[in-house]
Amino acid sequence: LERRVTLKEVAERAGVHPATVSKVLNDDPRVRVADATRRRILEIAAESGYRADWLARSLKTRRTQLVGMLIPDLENPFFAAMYRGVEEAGWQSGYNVILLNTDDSPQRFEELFASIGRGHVDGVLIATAHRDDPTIDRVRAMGLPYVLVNRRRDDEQDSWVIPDDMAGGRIAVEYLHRLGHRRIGHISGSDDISTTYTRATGFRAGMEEVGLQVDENLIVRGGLTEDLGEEAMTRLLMLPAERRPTAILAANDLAARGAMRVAYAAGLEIPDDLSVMGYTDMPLAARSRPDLTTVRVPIRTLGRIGMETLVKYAEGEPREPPVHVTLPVEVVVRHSTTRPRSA
Amino acid sequence: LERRVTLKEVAERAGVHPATVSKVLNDDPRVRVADATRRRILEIAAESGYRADWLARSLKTRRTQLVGMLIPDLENPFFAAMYRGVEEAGWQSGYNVILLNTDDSPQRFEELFASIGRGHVDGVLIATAHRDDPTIDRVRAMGLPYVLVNRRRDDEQDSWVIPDDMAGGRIAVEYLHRLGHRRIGHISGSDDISTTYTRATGFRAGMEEVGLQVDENLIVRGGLTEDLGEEAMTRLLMLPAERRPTAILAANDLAARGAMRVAYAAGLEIPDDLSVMGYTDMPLAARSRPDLTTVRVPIRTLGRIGMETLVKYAEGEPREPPVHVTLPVEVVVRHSTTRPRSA
DNA sequence: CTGTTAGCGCTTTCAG
DNA sequence: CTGAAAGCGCTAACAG
Repeated sequence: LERRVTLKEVAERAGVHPATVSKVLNDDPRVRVADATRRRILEIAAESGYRADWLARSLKTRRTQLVGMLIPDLENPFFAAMYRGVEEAGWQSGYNVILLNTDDSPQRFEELFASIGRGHVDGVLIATAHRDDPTIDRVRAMGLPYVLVNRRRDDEQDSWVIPDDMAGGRIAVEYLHRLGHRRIGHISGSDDISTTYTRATGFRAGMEEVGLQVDENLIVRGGLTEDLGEEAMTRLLMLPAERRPTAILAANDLAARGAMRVAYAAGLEIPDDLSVMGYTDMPLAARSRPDLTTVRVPIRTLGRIGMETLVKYAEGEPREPPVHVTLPVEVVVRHSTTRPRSA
Repeated sequence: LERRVTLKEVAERAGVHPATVSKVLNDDPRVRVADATRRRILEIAAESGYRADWLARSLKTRRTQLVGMLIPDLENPFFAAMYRGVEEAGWQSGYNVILLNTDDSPQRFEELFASIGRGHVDGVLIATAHRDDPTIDRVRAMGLPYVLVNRRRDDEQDSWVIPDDMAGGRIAVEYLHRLGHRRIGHISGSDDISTTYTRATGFRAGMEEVGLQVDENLIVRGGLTEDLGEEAMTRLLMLPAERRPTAILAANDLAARGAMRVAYAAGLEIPDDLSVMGYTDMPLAARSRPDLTTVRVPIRTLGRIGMETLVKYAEGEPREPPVHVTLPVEVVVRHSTTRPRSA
């Protein structure tokens, strides 16, 4: 490994004390340095290609410019996209991020959390939160800066950046209602996760707003994967034809795809026999057959703002009161939805 | 942030010198310590929850247990899956990884490479290699350990872990030939990337082996995305019907999906009018409609072995001669391929 | 078998 | 305006 230039060497070449070089290079505001010396130091540092050794610096300052990020599963394209936003913001502020998959297991969370940067990250971005997630209390107790992204806990003291899923559920229903649907179903996700819980709540609120009564038989527990969407749709298809929904809103695009596959296999045409609406607008939504009408969540932005907030905390901005950012969502109309047959 | 126990404190409590504690805790083989003292130190360290400060240690040892990984695009599910293998191996050996997307841009590679761990990673895993990629020479010149994963350069001095794409191209052709296909096409990728280049070479070798002549009109440049697969298939469909292929092998599953979509839109039935074969066996291959016959690449294993190799290098194992691992691939038969109509 | 000494490369009081 | 001194928490060579 090639030898690196050290502070001391720069100091020697400039004929000054290392401390002076340090002050100049970090342009310490509380210290006045003669313009001539400053220029000389700057010049020598530049030409010798000096770059501070961050290990040494970190040992002193106790800050590493390294943060951890805990996500459920990178193979879910949603999180991969979110990471892009995180990376982008990190790059701009000079932070690197260590990415870890927990598979949504609390035990794995604990293990990984303990391992991140061996205790030397300046903060952590958490995309694995459950509404009631005690593991996060431990993070807070440590005093380590953290920001929840995409999912929040019920605890208002956390800082978070989330999509406006309440509005999302509502506008999805409004859209389907406007098309003429009256029997609208919902493939929900876990009540334990804020996103899916809030989408379901928004769904109910939307139904009420447009004056429709919720038929509890049309709300089935699914999840955020294709498999769980399939299962849920299968159960929905067990209803007698006249009691089935003419349109459904899925917890996310993956579940919507699973639902479509099952519906299709059962001989239904989409959207003619059944309108299917996704949620999130992952890249695959536009590539499905038919392409999915969905609620667009600004995925990268979620990651970007989350990271920006975390960096501010890491750099000492006050963490009280907590930051709560809710990003707007919108309906994206494609071809998996249409007017109901009867209309 | 909660105060951490230091080596010195443990030493004081144990009534020994800090250096002794260090030796015991790292169980330095070249040093003998009385069993009684050792036990006492271990006990005190355990009960006080002592954990070495890796910044301090790293400053001394010049090793951080941190590696970088450069990938083209995390949103491509292939790389997300590969990262899982990397993470797994990293976890087992106590290494963390900083993940960076280059979008296959050399400039971005340079920038990011310079930024990783601000010069303090113990090695780097490179999944962005092009066959003739000068940027990697710079990594080698620095003396930093590195391993290429999935893609190799033409330079035999690199260490790499790749799939056996030569065999893959061959067995794909053999399989299609055995089904009765004679007009077999290939949607290729860039010649500049070893995987796609080698797949194409394997394709040609396979054709020769089964005694078929390659029709150059049936080999069209596509790429590794759905869009590029669509484009390529569109061009193939411009051929008069009797000169079109009855089966095609795509550069990967994504391209195969794009091809299927276009073929389908053009009124072709898959597999009856056209057999389509993918490559890689990403999760989405099994979820396509119809589900894709493909060549399975052990994706996670690629990442795992790559990381294991890198860790060995980081821990001082000799890097000469370079390690060249080629992982076996196999045909996975699903429903996007069948016998040709004529047969 | 254990202690001493001397840093790793940097920042940060505190003097001058 | 600049220098001296001290030390972050650990490891490694060398004594004893």
